[in-house]
Order: sequence, then C-alpha cells, then structure tokens
Amino acid sequence: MSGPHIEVSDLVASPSLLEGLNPAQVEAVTAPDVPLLVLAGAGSGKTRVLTHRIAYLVATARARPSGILAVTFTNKAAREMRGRLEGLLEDGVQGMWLGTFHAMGARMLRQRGDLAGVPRDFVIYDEVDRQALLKEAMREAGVDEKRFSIGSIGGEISRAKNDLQGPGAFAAAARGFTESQAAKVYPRYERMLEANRALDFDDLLLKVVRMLEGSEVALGRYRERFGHVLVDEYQDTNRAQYQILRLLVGEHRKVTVVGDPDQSVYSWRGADLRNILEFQRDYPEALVVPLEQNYRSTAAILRSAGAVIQENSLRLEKQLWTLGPEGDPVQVGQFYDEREEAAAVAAEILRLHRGGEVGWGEVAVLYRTNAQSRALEEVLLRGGIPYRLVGGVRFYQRKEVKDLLAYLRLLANPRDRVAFERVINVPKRGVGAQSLAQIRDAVQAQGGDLDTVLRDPQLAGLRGASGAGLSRFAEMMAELREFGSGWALVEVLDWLLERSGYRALVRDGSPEGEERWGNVLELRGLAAEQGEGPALQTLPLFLEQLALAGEVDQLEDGSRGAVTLITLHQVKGLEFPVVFVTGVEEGLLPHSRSLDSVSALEEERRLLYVGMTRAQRRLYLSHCFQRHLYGSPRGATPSRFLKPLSALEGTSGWGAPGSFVAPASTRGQPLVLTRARDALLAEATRPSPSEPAVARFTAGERVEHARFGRGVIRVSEMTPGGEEVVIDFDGAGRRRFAVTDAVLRKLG
DNA sequence: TGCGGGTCCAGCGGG
DNA sequence: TGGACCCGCA
Repeated sequence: MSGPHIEVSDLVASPSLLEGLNPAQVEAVTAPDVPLLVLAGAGSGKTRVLTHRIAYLVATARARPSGILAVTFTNKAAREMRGRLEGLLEDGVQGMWLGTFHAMGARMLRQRGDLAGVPRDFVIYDEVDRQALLKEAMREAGVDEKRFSIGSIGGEISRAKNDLQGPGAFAAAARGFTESQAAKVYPRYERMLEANRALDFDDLLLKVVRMLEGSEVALGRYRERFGHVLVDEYQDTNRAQYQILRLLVGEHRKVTVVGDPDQSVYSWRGADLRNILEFQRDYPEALVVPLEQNYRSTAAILRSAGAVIQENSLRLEKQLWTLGPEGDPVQVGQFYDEREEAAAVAAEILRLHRGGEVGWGEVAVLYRTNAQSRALEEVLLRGGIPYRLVGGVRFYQRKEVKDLLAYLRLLANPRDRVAFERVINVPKRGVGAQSLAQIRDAVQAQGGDLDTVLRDPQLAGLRGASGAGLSRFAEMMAELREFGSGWALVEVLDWLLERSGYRALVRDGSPEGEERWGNVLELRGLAAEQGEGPALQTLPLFLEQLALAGEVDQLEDGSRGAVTLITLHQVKGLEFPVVFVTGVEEGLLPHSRSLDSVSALEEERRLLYVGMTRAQRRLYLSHCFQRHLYGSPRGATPSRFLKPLSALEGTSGWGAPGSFVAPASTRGQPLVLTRARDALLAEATRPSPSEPAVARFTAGERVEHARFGRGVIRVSEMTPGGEEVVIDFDGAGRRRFAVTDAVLRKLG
C-alpha cells in the first residue's frame, strides 16, 4: 500500500482537516480520485474519515459541495454527517446531496421519475401500508393465507425487487412452492401500487435503477451532477443500491466506499456481502485503506473480539489494535437460566454503579431476540435500576399517528385506497367489511379510481346506516379539500380531529388515551412546523418527510440516565463503557434458523462481534444451562463462538452465587464467586419489601426525579414487581421506571 | 357489527 | 408463554 498522497498546497489549504488523524486516516482522507475502499474496523473513526474526506475534497477544490453525493443507510448517520460537515465546511453543505439511499431515490424520482413511468405525485407506502396491499393481492391471487404468510410472500417480492427482478423475470425464475405463489401475487401487487400512485421502499431504489438504465437523459444528468460519490456502510448495500452506484459513478470512477465486512449483519434485508468483498474486482485500480487503529475498546476486548471474528472465512483480513490500556479481562459467565442470568447482570450493574464506576446510562445489555428482554426487564425493575428498552413500535407506526396520516394522505391523494380503507370506519361509521367489499367493487367499476366514488357515494350502492356513513365521510373529505387550499396544515389537522370525531375516540379519559393523545400532539407539532402555507401545498412534502423519517431518536436524549436494553442488530453503530451480551448459546447465537448454511452462521458470528466491539471498558458474555423458550424450559449449551475465548489469556469467568457449576468442558475459566456479589445479587432479585398495593401516582401528575428533574406522569400501572410509571420529563424525554421512594417525589 | 374464545405461531427490523 | 388473527355467536 502506498503512503499518503499529500500535496504541499493541499496542506496549506486545509491543515486543520488532517490534524489529529492517524496515518491511515490521513491516507484515506487525502487519497486521490481513484475508487477508494476504506475498510473501517469497529471504532476506527469511520465517520470522521468520511466527513473529513468530503471536506478535504471541497477545501482542495477537487469538488464543489453541489457535486458531491454522500449516501448512508440511516437517517441518524446522515444527520451525524451533516452535523459534522457543517462544522468542517465554511459554506456548509449547501447543494450537497447527503442522505439515505431511499431519500436520494425519492428525490431523483420526484425530479425525473417520469422517465421511468413514475408519477410525480407518488406517495410512499411504509411497511404497514404495504402489508395491507399485499394481503389484498394475495386474496386476489387465491393464495392460501393459512399456508403462506404475508411475511414470506412479501419477503420474496421484496427480495425480487432488491435483485432488480420485475414480475415477469421473477415468475420465470421462480422455483419452489413459496416462490411460485409469490409470483402470482407480485404482478397484482404492482398493479395495486400503480392504481394508488404509490411506491414501496424497495421501489425507491428499483425505479431509480430503471430510470438510469432506461434513460440517457436521466443518467447523463446525474452523472454530470455528481463528480464524487461516497457511500457509508457499504457492506450493507443490496443489489439495487450497488447498481445505482455503478451507474452513477460511470467512467469517472470517483467513488469512495466505507465499510466493514465483519459488521455485515443484514443479509436478510437484502445486503450482499459480495459488494464489498469484490470491490477490487469491480474497480481493479482501487485503493484499499484499512483503518485498524481502534479508539474505543481496551486491548483485552479487542483481542477477544478478534479471536471470535477470525474464525470467519468470508472477510477481508484486518486486525484491530489500540494504544489504549489492556483493561479488565473479558468475562464469560454461565448461569442456570435466564432469570439467574438477568439477576447476575443486575447485580453486576449495581456493583459498578455503587462503586461510582459507571452511571446507568453507560451500560448496555444486548441480546439476540426481543423475547429475551423480558427476564432482564423484570429484574431491573425489581432492583430499581432505571432502564430503557430500545425498539418497540416506532412513532410513525403507532395506530393514532398512522390513522391521522391516512386522513391527510387521502386529502393529498384521493386515489389512495389503503389510506381510505384504514380510516373509513375509524371512528365507527357503520361501514364494515361487507360494505367495504361493495365499495371496492364500485371503485373497480370506476377503473380503480376511488376519487370518483368519493365524489358520488351513491355509486357504491350502500343502503341504510353504511350508506349514510360513507356519505358523511365523503362530505367531510370534500370540505377538508376545500379548506386545504386555504388553511395551514395544522389548522386543517385541528379541524379534522374534531369533525371526524377522532379526538374523542383517542382521548377517552383513560391514561392510555392520554398517551395516545400525546402522540397526536407530537404529530400536530410537526404539522405546525410546516408553516402557514395552504395545506394542500405543504402536505406532500410533509408526508414525504414523515415517510422517509425513521424513529425520532430515543437514544440521544436519554443515554445518560438509564441502562439500555437493545438487540444486537440495533446496537450496531453505538458504543457503551460497559456491555453485557446475554444468551450466547447454541440456538440463540447462532440462532437456530441460521444453522443450515455457512454464510448464515458466519453472519451470526459477526453479530456477536458487533456486540463485543460496542464495549469500551468492560465486556461480559453470558450463557445459560437452561432457557425458557415459548414458555417451556429447554436445555442450552454455550455458543460455539465462545470456543476461541477459552484459550485466550485475559478472559475470566463471571458467575452467579455458587448454586450452579458448569461442566468443565463448557467454560473458559473457573467461575469467580464472591460474597459481596452474592449479597448484591440477593438484593437485586428480592421483591421490594414494601410494595404498595395501589398505585401512588396517576397520569397527569407532576413529579420530580432525583436525576432527570421534573416531568409529568403519563402512565402508571401495577405490575407484580410493584408500580411502574412512564414519565415525560421536561428536559430528558420519556422514560419508564419502577417507583421507588428514593428517586421520585410528587410536586405541588 | 362487535366481542370472546380457540388456534397458531414464534429472529433480527432501516427506509 | 403471549400476541395476532379468525370464526362463530349476541
């Protein structure tokens, strides 16, 4: 590998951009305009290199911001890059395209989608909408819903789209029963999307490929525009994304990809590891710069993680190292079952916290499947350890938010049948399944145009209550449309909430109702940000932003105050001083569904690797002798992935109070048992002594928390472990706690 | 149309 | 074990 390519003039132009970078980072940042593959190991300063390279390209006048396309997978990554670049570039990121693949796709299709037959006013269907449509298409195709789930059929279609296969090509290549069923559904699903003027997320990539391949105009336009293309998380790209990049990069080949094959854990979402493994085949003149210096973890942690990942065959060799301290040994512990495992985790967290070593927020507990979180939650709750469960239903997927958005979508696009069917009977208007079928027929008779039927509800031929209900709904939508041309979006929404009866439905006086109402208000706040312009004009952009937006960050705001419970997949990209990886067992990690292929198995190993490399100072791995699966206990054995650790120096045992001793062959080192830990464990698992039989708090009450300050109770409920409350803090977001006298007091 | 009980299923989840 | 969904009944 050649050394850094630095011109003296470059250094003069932008000395600060290289300050504090290590030699490999400098080499990546300053590399010439050749295809560049940055093999960025975990914790090696990947984002820093990417942003500094962009800034460097601009500072040395090799690119203007508007000539740069930088794509990421997540909104979060895009936001982070944007933030950093704004600090690095004098004139900011003006004109630069910096965003997710899907946002890029949507933007291109809005501009020139007509060249691929995409209507300009398309709407984007999310997972829920997509499933509704799939279900319908499956019925129409006569696919037995009992034998084939929406998930499996939808998965096939999604995979086909990611592989750039249209319905015809897919049908021709279909093998096996599921595929042949999916082949019957696919064309129908496509027709339905078209009739609704909708694209699903896969389309945002597929249609771009079609556009660029089918139109010289489009291809020329974007090739000319983007002289430099940079890609984050390249190991996660699928076939469609790969093809888009190939097309855009064209002959200039000024492409920088950053990624780490060892952290590829999304093959089930279409990611193709070959894209990164074969980058040098695609671009023989490519420069490859490995970033191997790690700034995150102790040497002990890196050594263990390295020993694990080294067993994989599908990788590009890379060895992480650090100038940092050796640190505490990585601990591998065996426990009797998931309850004891959870108790040991809690006890260790308590110990570290008491010793003043860590705050709650500096600890993360990782697991393979969401179901594993329950045992952990129970114990943390009982031990009074504040925690935050990452995952669950995302804001934009919550029912009340989806319902209101459906109303708004129908306003923006009167042909959106999925939106219509979602809300026609919410609140109840007497239009049930029977009536809906009739309406569907009527729509079909009108050439699939829902709008015609809404303008003339008689067409549906409904009688009685259901006919009246449809008419009322149609009338309301007509009024809404009228107001939409004059009123601001937030005003339209307020009117809608009253007129539709939705507010009354949501806000039924129960604590849950208040929580739902809180979500509505959050959405209302977003609508208010759209300004005073007529709703019909601001609405399309609003809907697009929401469709492409991910979760409102749960992690940023509160990472200081609570232990994080999170899946191994979701933890990618994060770091914590103390990390527990639980359930490192055969059948769980590797998951039983991954045992039949080497590549799937290796992906599971990467998953463990990702988990281990999140740890900064302390890392604990645990497995059980027995674990409850679907309610019944099953024997468990340590994961095969742990084997290389037992031979490693600097790995030690971590155990529960002497009740259980592992068979010698299944553990690394002798379990470490201490009295102090026994006591802590007992404390962590003991039911709170003075549980009040009734809730102390009620929704709406203002309280003060020792750590998070003031807030308002959202939900209070009694659980076997005591009272549990959800609090919206004034300054620290939403949190869930077990009530303990020590931390919470009522105000006023 | 709305509900209650039986049945079936169960991995990870961005945009 | 528990949630989602379907079918049958008020």
